[in-house]
Amino acid sequence: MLSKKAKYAIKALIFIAKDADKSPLPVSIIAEREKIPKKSLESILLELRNAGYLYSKKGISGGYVLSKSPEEISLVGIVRLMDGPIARVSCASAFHYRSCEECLDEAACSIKKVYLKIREEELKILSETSIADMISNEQLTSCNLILEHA
Amino acid sequence: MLSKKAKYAIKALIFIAKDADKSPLPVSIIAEREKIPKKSLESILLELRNAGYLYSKKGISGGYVLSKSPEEISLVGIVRLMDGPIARVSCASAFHYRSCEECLDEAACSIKKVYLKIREEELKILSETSIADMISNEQLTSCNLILEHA
DNA sequence: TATAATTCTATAATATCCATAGAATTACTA
DNA sequence: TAGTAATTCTATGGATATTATAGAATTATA
Repeated sequence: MLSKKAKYAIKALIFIAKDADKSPLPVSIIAEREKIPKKSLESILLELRNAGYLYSKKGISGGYVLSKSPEEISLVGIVRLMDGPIARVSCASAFHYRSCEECLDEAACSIKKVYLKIREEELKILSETSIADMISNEQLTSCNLILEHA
Repeated sequence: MLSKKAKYAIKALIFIAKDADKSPLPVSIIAEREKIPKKSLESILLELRNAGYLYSKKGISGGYVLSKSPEEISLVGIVRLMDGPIARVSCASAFHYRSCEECLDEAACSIKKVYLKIREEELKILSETSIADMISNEQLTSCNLILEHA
């Protein structure tokens, strides 16, 4: 399952990206508006900052700002950072390869082969989707809803 | 991650399917040969039996036999039974749909949209792969290995 | 009737996830 | 320069899920 941590991270990045003026957004505002527990969000934004997604400013009128453009931030990096490898079995992971502890014959393992395919598909979708895509996708939906009611 | 439970279930079904004579296979044999903790395997085979994948025979010379042909058993059912829904977010699940507790606006949620696509791809692969496919895939590999060394 | 298997319930051990607490640090501003 | 409001950092509690284990009850065959 996609963890809450990852969902919170994605939501926070979208929220920050949508913020019109580029003044830093304090954790408290994001937490309140997105209904995310403040302390949890704090540690998530810290991780995102350390990974280079955000720039943070301390003190009064401090907060977080994107350090890349929304087009440059793809989901795959966020999900990897928050939830670890994309692959569902460790032997199918490119960056965190580890042979499965219960595996008897990895070369012949058909589970590995199936999950390599699955990983590939998921990777493709996650790398092709940026925060900017997510935002336009949201707006597309509200647009459709307005049209439906028109 | 794919749980050990699911891996054990797949391995056990492959093992039973590969067994030439159709006399029941006792848990102890499968556990020993596949290096699966016997008691864990016991509960897994029980679940598979209750779900209709296996027929069990009690008493001496008892054990488990497939109740369908390997061609008819697709991975998707096994994985669902062992690990729950295929979808990585509950709102993207067809059989176990539940709106995510932290969701503020599901209609506009772009996370849901991305993970609907991912679910679809994974579902496709898992439903198209049968236990019979897994077995021929294994044999294909050992064949390749032999050819490589020839 | 003894044996060897499944069936069932309970529980221990471990790991992961999520949320919270609180103190230290930083930087703006009045 | 003192006060304030924010980030930073470390530690921990609690819930849940996963995996493995234990042991007694049941069943069917030889």
